[in-house]
Amino acid sequence: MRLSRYFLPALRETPSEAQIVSHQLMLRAGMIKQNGAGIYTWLPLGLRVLQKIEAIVREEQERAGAVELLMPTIQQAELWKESGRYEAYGKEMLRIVDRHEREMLFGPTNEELITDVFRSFVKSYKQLPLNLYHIQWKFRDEIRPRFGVMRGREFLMKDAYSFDLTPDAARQAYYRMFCAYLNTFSRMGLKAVPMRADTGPIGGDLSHEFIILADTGESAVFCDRELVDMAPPGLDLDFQADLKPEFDRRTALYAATEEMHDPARFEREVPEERRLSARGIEVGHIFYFGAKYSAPMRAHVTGPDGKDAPVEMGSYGVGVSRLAAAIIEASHDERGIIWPAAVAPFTAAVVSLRPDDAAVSAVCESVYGALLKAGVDVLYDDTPERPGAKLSTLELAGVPTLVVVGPKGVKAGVVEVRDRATGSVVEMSAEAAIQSLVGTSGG
RNA sequence: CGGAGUAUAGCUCAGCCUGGUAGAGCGCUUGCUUCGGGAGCAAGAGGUCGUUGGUUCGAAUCCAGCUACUCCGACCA
Repeated sequence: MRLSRYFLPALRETPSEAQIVSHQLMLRAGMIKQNGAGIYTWLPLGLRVLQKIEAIVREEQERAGAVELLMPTIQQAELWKESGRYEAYGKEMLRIVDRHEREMLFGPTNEELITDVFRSFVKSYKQLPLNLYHIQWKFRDEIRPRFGVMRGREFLMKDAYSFDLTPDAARQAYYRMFCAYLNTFSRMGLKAVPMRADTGPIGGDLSHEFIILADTGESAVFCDRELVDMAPPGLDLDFQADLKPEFDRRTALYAATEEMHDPARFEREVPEERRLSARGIEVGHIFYFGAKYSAPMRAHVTGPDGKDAPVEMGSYGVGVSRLAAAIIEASHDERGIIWPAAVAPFTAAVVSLRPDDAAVSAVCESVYGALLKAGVDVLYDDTPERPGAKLSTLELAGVPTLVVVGPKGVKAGVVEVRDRATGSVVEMSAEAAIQSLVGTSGG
C-alpha cells in the first residue's frame, strides 16, 4: 500500500475525550473515529488490526474443532420470550420496533438464536459433539460506555456454543475451548491468565475469565506469579485427546478476579514471593451452563438409549474489538503503539526520506515491490513529508519494522532497518533488508 | 439513574468573571527557501461561538430550558 493513496488520518494532538492510553493512541494513529457514546467507525488502519485479530481467533477456533456460521445482528423478540430472557435482560438490551410494530432487538448475545438453529437440525446424539461459532457485532446499551472500544456499546465478539449429550462430554468441550483460548492469546503476543469467574446473569457452574495484565486494567486480579509465564498448550495440542489433565494443570494454582477473590485462601495457598496483585483486562470468558437454554427452548437430542434429553451447552466469548485496545494497553511506549507482528496493521514500512530523489525512489520501489511479491503486509511511505514527521507517524502507528531509505544511505549502498520494539537501527544492503523481512514475516 | 464537568476554526485551547459583533498554536491551501527526527519566510482559506428561548440599544459573554460528550458511582466481552 502506498501511503500517498492510503487513508491514515493521524492526529498530532490527543483528543480531549480520551482518558486511557489505548483510546488516545487509537485516535491519534487514525484507527477509529467516535460516532456516539461507545460507538465507533473503524478507519482503515484499525480495521486491518481487527481483521488480523479475527483471523487468529478463527484459525484457533477451527483448530479446536469449532465450525463457523453467521447469525444476524437484529433478532426477533420471540426466542427471547421463550428463554425467559426478554424480561430478564433489562435495559442493556437495545429494543427496536419495526414498521409492523413487531418487537425486535439488537443482539447483546446469541444463545437463543444458536439454540434455535441447533434444535431445528440436530436430533440425535450421533451428530454430537458440535461447536458452532460466529464473529459478529453486538450491542449492549451500557449505562456508561468508556475507554474507547475497550468498553463500547457496539463491539465485535467471537462467540462459540458447544453442544454435547452428557455433562462429561460438555466439560471436554469446555476444556478444548480453554486450551484454544490460551493458544489464541499467545499468538497475539499476550500473556493471558485464566481465572475462576463468577457466572453472572448467564448462569452455570463452570466459568473462567481470561485476563491480560495491564496497569490500566479495570479489575483487580490476584494470582500466583507462576501462571503468568506458563507456556500455552501449543499449536500441536491434540484436541481429540482427553484435555482434563491439561486443564487441571493450568487451574491448580490460585487465580481470581476481585469478585471471586478470597484473601485468606490466597495467603494460605500462594507463597508470599509468588503472590501477584495486579490489574487486568478481561479478553475472553467461557461458561458451561448445561441445559439453561436447551431445557426451556426444548433443544433435545435422542441418546443411544432412545431417550430424549436437553442438550448440554457451553458458550465461549472473545472480545475481538476489545482486544485491539487491550493489546495496545499491554504494548506501547511514549512514542506510540508497539504492535506484536501477528496483529500489526502492516508488518513493515518502506520509508522514503526523499521522494523527489530518483535514486532513493528507485531503491524504495524495488524493496517495496519485492516485499509485496513475497506477501509481506508492507506500507510504502512515498509522501513528501519531512523525515521527522514520517518517522513519528509510523512509530505512533506501531509498524514493527521500518526500512528507511535516504540519499546518504543510497550513495553508500545501504538502507536502515529499524525495529519498533527494541529501537535498534541496523544498516544493510537493500537485498539483505528484503531477506530479513521475508524470512521473519509470519504473514 | 444519582453526582460533577464540558460544548468557541479540522485538533488543542484562550476570550466569558467586568456584554460592544471572535483569537492563538498546530493542521490545511499557494509560492519561495529547505529537507536524516514533527522546518523557515510570505500570502491565504476556514467559525450561524451546541441548540432554543429570555434579559438588553447590543449576548460567545448574563439567565432558563433542551441536546450531545466526558469524568466519579451502580452494570458489563
